[in-house]
Amino acid sequence: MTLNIASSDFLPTRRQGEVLDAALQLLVEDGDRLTMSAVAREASCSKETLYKWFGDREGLLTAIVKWQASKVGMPRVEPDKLNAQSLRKSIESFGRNLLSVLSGDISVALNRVAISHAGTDRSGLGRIVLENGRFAMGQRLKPVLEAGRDAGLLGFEDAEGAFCTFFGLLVRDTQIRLLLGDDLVLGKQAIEREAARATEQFISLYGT
Amino acid sequence: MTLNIASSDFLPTRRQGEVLDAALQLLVEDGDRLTMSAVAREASCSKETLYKWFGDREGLLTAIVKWQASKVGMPRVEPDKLNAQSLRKSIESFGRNLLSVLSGDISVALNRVAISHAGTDRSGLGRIVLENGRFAMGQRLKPVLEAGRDAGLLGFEDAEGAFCTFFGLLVRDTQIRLLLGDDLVLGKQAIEREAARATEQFISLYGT
DNA sequence: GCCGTACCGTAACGTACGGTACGGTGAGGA
DNA sequence: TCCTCACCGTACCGTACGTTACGGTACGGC
Repeated sequence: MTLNIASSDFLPTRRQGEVLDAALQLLVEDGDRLTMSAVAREASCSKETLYKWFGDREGLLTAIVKWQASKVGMPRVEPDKLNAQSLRKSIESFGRNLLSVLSGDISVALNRVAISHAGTDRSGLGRIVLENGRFAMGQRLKPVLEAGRDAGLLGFEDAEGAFCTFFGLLVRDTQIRLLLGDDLVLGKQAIEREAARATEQFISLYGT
Repeated sequence: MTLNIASSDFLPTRRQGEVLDAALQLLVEDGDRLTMSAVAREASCSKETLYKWFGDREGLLTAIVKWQASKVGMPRVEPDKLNAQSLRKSIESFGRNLLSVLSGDISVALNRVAISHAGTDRSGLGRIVLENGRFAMGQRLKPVLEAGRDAGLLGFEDAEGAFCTFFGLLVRDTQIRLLLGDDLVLGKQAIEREAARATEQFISLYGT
């Protein structure tokens, strides 16, 4: 019986986690060209086991994405004392986190494979990546923004739109360039600089 | 002898253009799953001709991208009388154009296939898409921005960064969501609204 | 008329890879 | 000791598709 990977309460065993780690590494290296045989070889498991656990190739890819999503902790920002200073620091910290995740090898690889499958895809890889990436991020920052609004520090109609704008100010063309293979190196320093700039601009636009 | 598709002076004949149009349509419909047989069938040409003209599958994909790039006219904006009003209208018009192109089926399909091939790609599809998309756009808007700066209407250090910010304000998460298959419908009205908002915010940030 | 060129349509080849089958091995349990 | 179970390794199957080969047609030049 195939594991119901689609269910949200998917808890891989230790061994399954090892296999998924190996598969993820291959996915980062080879992209969508990873083969079931290569995964089996790398993870020292049999193809039969792969198919037993994950159903088919699509199921394996889906499991990889969910596995990674379960591992990466979303940046949780909760300013204790809300004032202009702490709000700015919260937003900027969130931005640093988001940008460093989005520009990482793993995020790029997962987005690439999900995009490759979008359009002709019944497993909904793109949807999963969106839910665990872009949308989850919005859910994390929006409370902060709304708290800032309630405290009279920010002004906006809908938090969704405000987050979208912050996302745009932060990411700009970085993600699409990385996805397209542009050799853009985003060091720690550059990430901090970009997050600071985006925060500055965001508060300039939405601050009261 | 294979045509040197890589050269910038690639001028397809009328017949070749028809074949590339058919291939482009298939690419939009089927994405990267398009096959040489399907192209030959749809274009009513022989596979032998495809290989003679384009070398191999990669060459065909490259030719499709270049063909589309040669067809789409970049929005050229040149405000004759430069004042705050005309500058704003120029930027906003450019934004409308850019957003409607980026959210179109063809752009999404081409970006998807280029992203699929990025990382393990000898033909540099991603580079070509970047050159003819994102970078070409920057080259078009930057003179306008610099003219605005010279006229004392805008203030920024480097035009590249300013364009990046406008790009981010305009596109936000639209492109990545479309690439990931999110069923986002961006009508004419929404495009105009977004372009107006982005322009407003950009001038608010960079206006003097 | 004959040749070369360019092209169409189709058949065929080779291979990579998803998916399956099967024998072998080690652990736990009666 | 024997059975069962989960798993590994590997050989195998079927198919899709990139690529090549080849026969046939139209046409322009000599």
